[in-house]
Amino acid sequence: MSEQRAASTPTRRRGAALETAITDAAWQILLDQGYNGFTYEAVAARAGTSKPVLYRRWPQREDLLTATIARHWRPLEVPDTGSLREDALTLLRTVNAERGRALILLRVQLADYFRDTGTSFDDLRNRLHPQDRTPPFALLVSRAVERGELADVPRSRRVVNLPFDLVRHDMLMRMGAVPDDSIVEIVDEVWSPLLGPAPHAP
Amino acid sequence: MSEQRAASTPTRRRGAALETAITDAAWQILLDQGYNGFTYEAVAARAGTSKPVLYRRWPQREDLLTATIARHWRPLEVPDTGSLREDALTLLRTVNAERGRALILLRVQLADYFRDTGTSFDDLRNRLHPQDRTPPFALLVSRAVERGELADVPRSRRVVNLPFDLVRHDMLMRMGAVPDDSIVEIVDEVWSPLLGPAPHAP
DNA sequence: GGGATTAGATCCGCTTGCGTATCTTAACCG
DNA sequence: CGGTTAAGATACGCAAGCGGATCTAATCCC
Repeated sequence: MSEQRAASTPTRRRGAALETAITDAAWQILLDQGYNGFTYEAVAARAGTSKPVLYRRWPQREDLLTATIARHWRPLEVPDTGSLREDALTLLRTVNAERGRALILLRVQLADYFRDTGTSFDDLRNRLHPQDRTPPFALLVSRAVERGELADVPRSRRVVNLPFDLVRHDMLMRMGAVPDDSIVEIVDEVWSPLLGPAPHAP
Repeated sequence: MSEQRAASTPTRRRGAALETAITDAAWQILLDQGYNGFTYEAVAARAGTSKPVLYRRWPQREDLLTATIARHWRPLEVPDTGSLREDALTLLRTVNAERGRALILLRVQLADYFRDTGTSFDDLRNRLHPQDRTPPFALLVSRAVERGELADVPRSRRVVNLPFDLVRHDMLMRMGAVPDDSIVEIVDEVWSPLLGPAPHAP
């Protein structure tokens, strides 16, 4: 716990501090080298420690991988601004800004891992966040209906989740963040017309 | 050329026959092992030949890779049935059926290759098919406009290409082919409303 | 049929990562 | 303060892939 960093001695790390340093290093390696570069040697080197330290904690490569992801992949925080359009734009911008490389990592770079283990992204997600989370956009839409901003008619999962899917698609195609124009275009020119007019509109 | 397969002798292959066998083997390895399993040894073994034979033809790994892809990635054939809806469904079904694993391969499994070489998928596509091809769905839409099936109004690339993007998105998420229901849903419930009514509708 | 070509097999040294073992010494705990 | 724990360094044998070199024999061409 004592975070005393003395003048000359770089302090041999222990416990939580060490584990954090290692998983941070591992995350960085995953982000910029992919699953290929994700070796015990590389992680140890980057964290400034050595292989046995890693093997002691995570005997299997998968253990280190999931521990690393668990620390860096948090469920999205769903905004509630009182306006469906603003909610949607905010959420998409958050995804775009914070999830750029992580999305690519999980859906693209880890393809080898998923193939080798016979698991899927959803398996991993379920292992990390077992709660059956409602998709964020479903929540936005139901709130908008409650506010009377949208008609209370059934909508397919496809339409409700469309902006999310399209932004994710663009991010995957560009292997990174998407221009803000695209986000606005998706919400205003694609999603909005499909959701239908407000209930008390002429 | 002489394709004589005698009774006992498996005939030592030469020239084009040999190259085809090798690139076929390489393609299969790419499809089910990804870029990681794509080693000269594995390809040689699968093709029933040996490394020097490969090195003689493709001194760099990239040469073998591009030769393999060039042989197996053909531009889409754009249907022309006289009905926009049928055109779209046909095209999407073709993509879904024929491009399943290949799409995953090119956009996901080759991520390491693209990162390592600093190139992108588009670079590769341009190298293989340098013609500036019109996106298939733009062609479908312009034909529909000519037939009077759609109003002649400007449409964004986003809307025109939406079905393609969504099917691609779903294929990437599922890492494989998409149910036919999804294709119909995308065309009828998402794309069609966005394209607007026929010009001579009430 | 005879000679040139080259497919296919085998072996080489090199590098990288694996997973483990050993040893020291810094940091913690009672 | 003395003893236990464990961080960090180093070395190990093993395996796989690399990029060649070498050699043979099958196939082609004249």
